Amino acid sequence: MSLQLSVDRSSPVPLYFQLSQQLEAAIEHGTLTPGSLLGNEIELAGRLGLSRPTVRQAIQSLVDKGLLVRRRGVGTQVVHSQVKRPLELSSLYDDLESAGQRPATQVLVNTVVPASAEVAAALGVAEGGDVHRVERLRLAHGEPMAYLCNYLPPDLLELDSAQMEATGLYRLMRAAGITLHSARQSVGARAATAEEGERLGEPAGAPLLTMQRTTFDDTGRAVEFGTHIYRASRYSFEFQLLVRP
Amino acid sequence: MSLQLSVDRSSPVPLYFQLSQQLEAAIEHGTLTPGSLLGNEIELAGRLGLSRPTVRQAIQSLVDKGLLVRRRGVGTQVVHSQVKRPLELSSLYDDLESAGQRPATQVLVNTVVPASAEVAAALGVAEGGDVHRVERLRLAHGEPMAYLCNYLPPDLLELDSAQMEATGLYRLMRAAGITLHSARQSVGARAATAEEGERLGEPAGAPLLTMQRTTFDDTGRAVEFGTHIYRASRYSFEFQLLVRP
DNA sequence: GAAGTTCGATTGTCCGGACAAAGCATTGAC
DNA sequence: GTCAATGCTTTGTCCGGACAATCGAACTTC
Repeated sequence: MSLQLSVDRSSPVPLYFQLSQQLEAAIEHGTLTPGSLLGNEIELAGRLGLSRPTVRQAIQSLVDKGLLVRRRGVGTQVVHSQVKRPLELSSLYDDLESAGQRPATQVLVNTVVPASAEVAAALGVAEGGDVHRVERLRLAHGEPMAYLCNYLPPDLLELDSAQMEATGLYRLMRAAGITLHSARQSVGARAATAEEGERLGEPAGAPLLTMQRTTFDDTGRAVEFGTHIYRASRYSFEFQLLVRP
Repeated sequence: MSLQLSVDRSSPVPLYFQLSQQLEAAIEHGTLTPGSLLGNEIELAGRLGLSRPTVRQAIQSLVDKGLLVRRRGVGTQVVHSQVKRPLELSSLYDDLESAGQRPATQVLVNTVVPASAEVAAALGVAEGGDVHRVERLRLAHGEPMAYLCNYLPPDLLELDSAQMEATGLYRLMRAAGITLHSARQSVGARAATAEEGERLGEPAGAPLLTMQRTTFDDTGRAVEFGTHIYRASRYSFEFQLLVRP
């Protein structure tokens, strides 16, 4: 095991983070092969000139990510799995872009409306209070993929239609300093109405994939509530669920 | 803040875990109201007769769950959100049961077959090697809800048809000492074929919700691969996605 | 040869302390 | 009145050490 590890104490990056990144890179790169032992924590700490708690913190973050497994009396092993990287909270725009499809967006509606009871409950604002309402059509290769209707609380974000045609909503939020934390989603299916079909280029009665989502930032605030409709013939969700012990 | 906290040092339950459970219960119960400060870690540790690292470990676990937020120079606050509890890896059987529906299962097929290329790739076994194949019909109130087809690696579990009619697959796995860690899912929709419709009590062409899932345990092993078909008129997925920073 | 026992290795838990970094409020200067 | 400097509070990072719990293998015993 000739793994090259080193930390830079003059860097402002925390030591445990430097270490966890190097370990993760080694796993990703194949230098640390699945099933291989990592060497015990004490020795590893001594070799790097770190304390055991620091090494443990680095390892723990990778255990949480599912890249490592610790077993008492045995050691810490690299997981042998096909699991690559746990997906982020998926943005349809980014998904399409990285899949080589050329995503485009038409902003159909971008206005401020009074919150309905459902929207108010989801966003945690007063019923009848102002909320942004955005309706978008998402296209790939010029073909309609999905119809997206979103509500956002006021005073959160400048919603510029031009920006929304150039990128996805999540990226705009992150750029505005909002750190997304989690999303509650409900996914179902139903047959398209005539109106929906026309909008998406499907016949009436065609199967549609529906999603309702409320997204929360790291302070627990709801930052977005949306109802999305996807052409089932063109799209399916891929995501990874983690078990919280 | 008259929060009652105490730890039992004679208990085998780790101290940090005792504390995090009490804090979680207080949040759940409303004793700790959203937005309220938790009191600084040093003082909290002193009051409980614990060290600061132990208190931090307890708090950190709740931060990871999204129940608390820490801010330097400010303190640790209870998140003010409608986020309830992060869902576990959902088991359809348990979901139905806790929703008051009376779930039932018919085991249609329970046999060992050679692994197809797709199954072999998903489970990480040799193509043509033995795998369990289980087909089930899941009912609620006597009505068909879903058709479930699952593949499991050999030597993992005793697959008893009677047990599978009495409970869900995940519960059987956990009972066999398997700790589930994560699942990779793909959810889509399509129109029912005549055969599928008949099996589920829907007309041909009715919208169906489809799911493909590979489940991994904490060692990274794939422990299950399944293709499920749900009646969209009767069921939709609810789940929570977490962002991994 | 099989079963139980002991023992070393390794992670799990916990302690007490130290200094740095960031927020916030107050104070001070202009 | 506005802005910058200062100081206090709190979390973030890191250290070194101690003992317990668990696993696996070697060993002993029957």
